[in-house]
Parts: sequence; structure tokens; C-alpha cells
Amino acid sequence: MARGDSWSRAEVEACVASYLTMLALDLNGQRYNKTEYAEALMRKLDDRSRGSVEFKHCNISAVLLELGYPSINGYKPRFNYQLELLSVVESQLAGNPVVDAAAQAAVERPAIEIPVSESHDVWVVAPKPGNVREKAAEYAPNFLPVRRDYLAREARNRSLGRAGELFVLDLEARRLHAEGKKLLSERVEHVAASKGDGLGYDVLSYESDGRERLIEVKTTAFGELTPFYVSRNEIARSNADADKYRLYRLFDFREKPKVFQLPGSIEAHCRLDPVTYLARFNS
DNA sequence: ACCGGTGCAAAGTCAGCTGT
DNA sequence: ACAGCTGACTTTGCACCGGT
Repeated sequence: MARGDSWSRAEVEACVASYLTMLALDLNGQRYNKTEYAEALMRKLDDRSRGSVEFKHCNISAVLLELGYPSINGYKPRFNYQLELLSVVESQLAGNPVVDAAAQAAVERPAIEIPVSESHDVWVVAPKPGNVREKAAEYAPNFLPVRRDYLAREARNRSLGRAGELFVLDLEARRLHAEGKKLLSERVEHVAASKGDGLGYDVLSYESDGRERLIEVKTTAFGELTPFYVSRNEIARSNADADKYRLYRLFDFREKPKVFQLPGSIEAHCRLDPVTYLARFNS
């Protein structure tokens, strides 16, 4: 088949099915051989190259990301996908208890504490806007009962959140120590634990000149571009103390944790979608 | 028998190009 | 602008080997 020929529905379906099988294994922490799956898939396709199959997998990652699902780390989301892909992914997810169970287990699994590694650098640069689709799909009510909000569940996983905060605590102490600020490094405080979570940040740290650095930690076991929940308090604090505030986004937290930071007001970096409302009775 | 080092092939990743 | 694709690059796994 010549390049540029569009994928048939059957091809797209085979590709999505293969991807979801791998995703379930991935979420369960099982090992699998991506190449083997790709080769088996290619035998069902209409003479597609290895690269094009790879590319389609990246498109599926993008779809899953937009649907609020975890995706396979290593198939970096590529957003120029055809609309049919979206519909195929949605319908296969709807009837897929295996992926659902794996995703649920993954978001609820207690996190083990991960020490800051000496060897590899955990810092990465924040994703550039170009890597994400600028205009998000309009909010479309989705009343499917099977649709679960895995990211909300993960956000409620206290053990994961705590592990992330402790990781950042360690990271900050090490940073200051490396800058020769031993005293400051000892003053880094886990305020989420000592003063509760009403402050709008989790860790009180310091710049090397002694100014405060207010850090909100957001942790996910999934990939870099995974959306996250922020509270009204956190937004407000990031606006009120924009010069001191930094959001640390920890991702890939179970394997090799990485982190990027968003300094200042959260609204300056992210598009905020209201997802829940507080309903009060009319007076 | 066991350990760690080495080198190479297989597996995996991804930036950027191409045709419509 | 979009959907598809290429190929070069990086990482990982593993067979082999020599020293203990």
C-alpha cells in the first residue's frame, strides 16, 4: 500500500485492540515485547510499515490522554489523529473490563517511597505548548456509566501524594545543600503534614538567597502530559504569591520519577477546566 | 560457580519531513 | 493544516569472557 492511503476502520480497530492489550499489561506492571505486538499487528494490516504502525500508537496515546485515560509510556502522544480513531478508542474502552480493572488498580495502588536518585537527573523542562493540542475539544457531556475518572481517583491516592511530597522534600534539601546552604536545607518543611493542606502548597522551601519558595507537588504514575487537579486554594495562593510559588509536576513516579516546574501563577501555564461545582441553596 | 565488564544486536523512541 | 511516514538515534538485554 502506498504512503498516504488512509487507514480502514478494520485496520484502526486492530491497532487499537493491540494497543489496549499492551496498556493493560503495562498498567499491571507486566512485561511485554512491543515489537512482538507490533509485528503481530502488522500481519493483520494492509502492508503498513513499522514506522507508520508506531505512529498510530502515538496517536492512540494522544486520544487516551484527551479522554483522561493513562497511556503507554514510550508512545509519545501525537495529536494529529483522524476522528475515526477517537470513536474506535471510545467504543473499545467502553466494552473493555480488562483495561478498566488494570487502570483502577494502577491508580489505587499504594506508592512506595522512592529515594532521590544520585545518578540520574530528575529535572526536565516543562512541556512546550506546541506539544499539546492548543484548542481542546469542546466539553461534550458523556453520560456513559462505565466511564471512570481515573485521574480523580489517582488524585485521591494519598499514599502516592505523600510519596511525591517526600520526594520533593528530599530534592529541595539536596538542592540547597549542593548550593552550600546547609542551614536552609535543614529548614525545608513539609507544611502539608505539619500544618494541614489548607495553605495551597505542600512544601516550604527556600531560594539560595533565603527567600521563601512555596511548592505545590502534583504526582502521577503516568506520563508527563497527564492533566492534574488543582484546588481553588492552590490557584488563589499561586496568584497571591506568584513570585514565590512553584508547582512541581512529578510524573512517571513508579519507575523513574521525573519532574518539571511551573513557576508563578498556575493560570499562566494551564488551561483550567471547571469540573465540579459547589451548589448552595438559593437564599 | 559466580561476579562484573564489554560489546553488539534487538528493541524502543522521536524529531521532523512528505504528500494531499 | 492534516494525516502519515521515514530513518536516525538511544536504550536495553544478553551472550561471552576473564578474573576470583
